Order: sequence, then C-alpha cells, then structure tokens
Amino acid sequence: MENRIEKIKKQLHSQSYKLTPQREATVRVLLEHEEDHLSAEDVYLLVKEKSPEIGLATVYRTLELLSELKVVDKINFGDGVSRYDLRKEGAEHFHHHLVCVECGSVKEIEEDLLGDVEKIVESQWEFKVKDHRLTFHGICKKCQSHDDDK
Amino acid sequence: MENRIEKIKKQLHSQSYKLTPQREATVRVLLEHEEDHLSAEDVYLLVKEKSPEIGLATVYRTLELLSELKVVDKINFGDGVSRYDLRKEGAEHFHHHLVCVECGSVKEIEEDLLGDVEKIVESQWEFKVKDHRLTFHGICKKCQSHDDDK
DNA sequence: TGTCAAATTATAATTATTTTAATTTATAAC
DNA sequence: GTTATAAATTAAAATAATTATAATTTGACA
Repeated sequence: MENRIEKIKKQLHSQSYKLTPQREATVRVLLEHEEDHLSAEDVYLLVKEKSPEIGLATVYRTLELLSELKVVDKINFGDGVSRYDLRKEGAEHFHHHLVCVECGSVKEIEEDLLGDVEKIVESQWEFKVKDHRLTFHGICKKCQSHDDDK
Repeated sequence: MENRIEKIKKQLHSQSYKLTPQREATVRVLLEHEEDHLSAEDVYLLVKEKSPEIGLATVYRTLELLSELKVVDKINFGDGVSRYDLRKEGAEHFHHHLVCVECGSVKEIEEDLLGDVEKIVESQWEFKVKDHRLTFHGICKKCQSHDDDK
C-alpha cells in the first residue's frame, strides 16, 4: 500500500501538485475500498472518520484532480451520483462493469473485451478511440439463483 | 411520424397511461430531434415553443415514463445531465455512442457490436445481460483533420 | 524568517431533479 | 348529461450533488 501512495505522490509532484494530508487521506480511503464504487459523499464520510476536519469540497477537488491524472476513473451508473474507482496498477483501459438490476451490486471486469470492437470503430467510423465506458445491466449470478427459489 | 405517435399512444394505453397533450408535445419534440441528444432542459425549451404552458416537472415526468416504457433511453455522458434518446423502431439494443473530447459532438452507432462480448460475459461471469451502455471517448473525424492544420 | 503561491475551510451559490399540494382534466358510473 | 373518481398537470418549494467564493492556513524557498 505504501508504495502505491509513493507512486501517486510522484505522479502528483511530476505535475507540480502536492500530496497534502487531506489528499493522502483521500487516497488511503480509495485504496482501502478498491472493490467498491464509492460516491464523493461516501469517500467524504470515510475520510472524515480518520481526518474529521476535512471538507467536502476538498474531497471533490481531490477526486477531480486524481481523475485528471488518471489515478481514478469517474463513472456514472445513471443514478445521479458520480463514483470513483482507483485504476488498477498498470491498467491501460477503463474496466467494464456489470450492474445487477435486482440487487444493485456492481462487479468489475478487468479484462479488456473491447479490443476488436475498438478496431472496428477506428476503421469504420474514423474515430480515434481514447477511452471507453462499458456497462452491462442485467442479473447477477446470485440473483439468478434466488429467482429459482420462487 | 404520425404512425409512430400512434404506436407510442398504444404502448401507453396498454399500461393504462394516457397520451395527454403535454406528453404528445414532448414526444413530437423528441421525434423532430432524433439525431440530437437532448437534455431534459433542452426538451423543455423546445416543447415550450409550441406549448408554452407546459411545466418543467411534466417534461421530467414524461421523459421518466417514456424511459420506463423503453420508448426513450436515458443516458449520461458524465457531464452532469441526463440525456434522452428515442429508441429506433424495432431496435432491441441500446445503441453505442462516440463522444468527441475535442468538440463534444456525439455520434451514434446503431449496429450492435457487442454480440460476442455479451456471450463471453454471460458464460464467463454467469451474468444475464439485459442491456448495455457503451460509449467511446476519443477524437472524431472532423477534429482529426483540424488537428492536421496545426 | 518573511513572502508568495497553493491548498483548504466554511459557507454560499448553482444546477439538475424531485416532491408537494392545489388545481385541472379526463373517464366512467349513474 | 351530471357527478364522482382517479390521473395528470402546474407552480412552487425542497432536495441532492456539485462548484464557486472569500478568508484563512500551510508549506516551500529566497
């Protein structure tokens, strides 16, 4: 964990930003909840447990900054809140998501399934792809088996 | 155009909703701007030109209703506003989007490029796919040629 | 150590959307 | 056709998410 913070610190410094205590606290929360898809408010409340003096606006600014540096990805599942995910180390692409419409759980797919599709888009629509967002809405494994009970 | 309105009317009736004048005016605006990706506010302003007495809340409720009936798709490009797209007639799937990060233009791909990917997701993650959202962020053809000028 | 820029805080403002309560409209029973 | 009933609409207020503002603090460095 510490070395990932070190890395992020260097990334910030390379763009002449500093890793302030508030920013560090925010990053730590993100690291501790890598599996979740936290909203800004979620992050704020978690950071507040450790550093009660932090302000919500700072969390927003920090997340925005981390998003610009591609340390986190800002996603929107259409529920009106932005969520922030740490990019996996070395991950080039934005990972995909499986959102269950029954229980609301969100699972991540880290594999890049879009290689071929991107090639098609680039050649057929002459569109230079920089990034992508892919979300599937459906029913997760768990809910499928629950449905059997009925 | 009229027969598409007829169809939507029937769809509403089948769920015991009515096609009120306000709803009809809203649908007409959507039909007239099929290529665009209008926000609720955009729709409201356009509807207002023809039916100045309509309220914003009604537009929201109508769009929400149409979205439930799968007449329109509600999308979010991450800019903080929800946008509403009429589903193409008979279109089973949610179409894909190409968002240009330079000029902000949005292009639609109606072809479904995800057939294979969905199969993989269904078998490998045991996730029953109902719908998907796929957006590419990148540089559109026009902006690519502009960049050459520099 | 004093100075300057960057960062933070608390608060207010803004934007998008939803809710509420009152009113209108349409549907259907009589 | 009136009257009762439910659905839909309006205008206004409320809420939720996010951003901007102004004052203050922090930290790097001359």
